[in-house]
Amino acid sequence: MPNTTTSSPAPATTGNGRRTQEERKAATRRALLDATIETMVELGYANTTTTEVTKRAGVSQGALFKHFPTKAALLGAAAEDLFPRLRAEYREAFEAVPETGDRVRAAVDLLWDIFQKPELQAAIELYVAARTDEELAAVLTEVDAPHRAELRAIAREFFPLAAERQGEAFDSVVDLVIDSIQGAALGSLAVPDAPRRERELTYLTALLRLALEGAADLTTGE
Amino acid sequence: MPNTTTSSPAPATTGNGRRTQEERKAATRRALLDATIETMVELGYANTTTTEVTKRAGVSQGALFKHFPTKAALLGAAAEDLFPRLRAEYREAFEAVPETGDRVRAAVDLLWDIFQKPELQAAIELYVAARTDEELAAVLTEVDAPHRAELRAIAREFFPLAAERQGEAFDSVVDLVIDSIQGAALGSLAVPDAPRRERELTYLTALLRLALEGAADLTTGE
DNA sequence: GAACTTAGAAAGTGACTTGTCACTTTCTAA
DNA sequence: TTAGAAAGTGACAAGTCACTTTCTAAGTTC
Repeated sequence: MPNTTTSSPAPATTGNGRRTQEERKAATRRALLDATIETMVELGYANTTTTEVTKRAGVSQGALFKHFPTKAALLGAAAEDLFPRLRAEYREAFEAVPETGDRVRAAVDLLWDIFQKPELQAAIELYVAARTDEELAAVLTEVDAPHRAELRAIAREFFPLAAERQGEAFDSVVDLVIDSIQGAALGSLAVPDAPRRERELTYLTALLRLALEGAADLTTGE
Repeated sequence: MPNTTTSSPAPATTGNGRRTQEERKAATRRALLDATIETMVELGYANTTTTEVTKRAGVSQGALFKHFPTKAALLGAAAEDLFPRLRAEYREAFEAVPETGDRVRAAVDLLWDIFQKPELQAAIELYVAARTDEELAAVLTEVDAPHRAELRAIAREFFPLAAERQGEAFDSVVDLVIDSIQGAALGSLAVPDAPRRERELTYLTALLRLALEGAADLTTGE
């Protein structure tokens, strides 16, 4: 398979076997973050230990704590690293949707598929864990705002007409749709029920269509 | 030898200080389950240890493992115990809503309040943890079906007209609304954003009103 | 009230947990 | 070339984990 991705080569090594300190540092950090997310995905938050992460990263215990003073710092950094990467994927996926056809349904389905990704389920675990972990909550609070903003921006680009027509209300509808799918995804983590989800997505699509095409004064007049 | 008078050798049950084995057993079991839920609420799933549970229950480690062969069994039993109790609370809350006024908005608000309860947030942690814990997932699968069924039943009683008019479609709308609120609640665990939630609930109310009062053929005709 | 059963307490067990520390390797700058 | 800084190693400390074993006390049965 030809690898035609746009990721620049970014020479990890400078020709010969030598690497600058900066390169060595960055490589180890990257390995640790990737291993952290991988572990979270495979074993879940509760079973993510520093030892396991170092094993997967192929790095010593000492190296981990040289880069991150505590386990919480590692998890926070992993979250900070994960979210922008997810956003890039979202954007790509939405831009790949054809101009023609049922764009509302396509958007809902795409969003659902996104929430089925293991990395996103790992992100959900982080959110849940943050309830009882202040340090993690602080990081997520920082990370969440730009994330939400970009999701809204993607939605506006995807539905430019409705976005313009509805103004700020559009954002709230987007938020609501995202949260709906998030909630459904959460439910299906433990108890997958494909037919039920399918029905839910159908109704969500129908309601979203009403919200987008229909009354801009959805909430006025009581 | 001081204290000989006050610290009597515990007169071995004055009269009906006696409890049957069944009573003793049930009391310990109850204490363990309550302590488990309490710990989950306060410390989160990841920090819920058998040691902490026994401490809170005022019981020995041995006692815990006499009642529950593994930690997972304890957590499963806690979930099994929690869900019916939650349901009873739901029913009570919905029945307390006055007949007059905006019942749609009342239902949405009530559901939101319910999802703010610590016990429910503990339940969310269980669902998330179940992704990487088969034993827990099995218990939740069993527990989830009757739970969902009763939620739908409560909704049908709350909106009898719409329920009758829409038939099976009603259930899907209910599922969707519950999942929406669940998703919003999940998001606000780590990042509370009251104004955003308020807006979301407003739109959810508006859409739900459309779904309930409006077209029964919401999903037909594409 | 002796024999028996069951519930629970007390005190382990070994396998992990996060985080540290003395030390080595690798790179940088003079 | 070489001193020193930065990055990485891996054994280890100190404590916690889920779970067991051993024993005692409480309740039941005859």
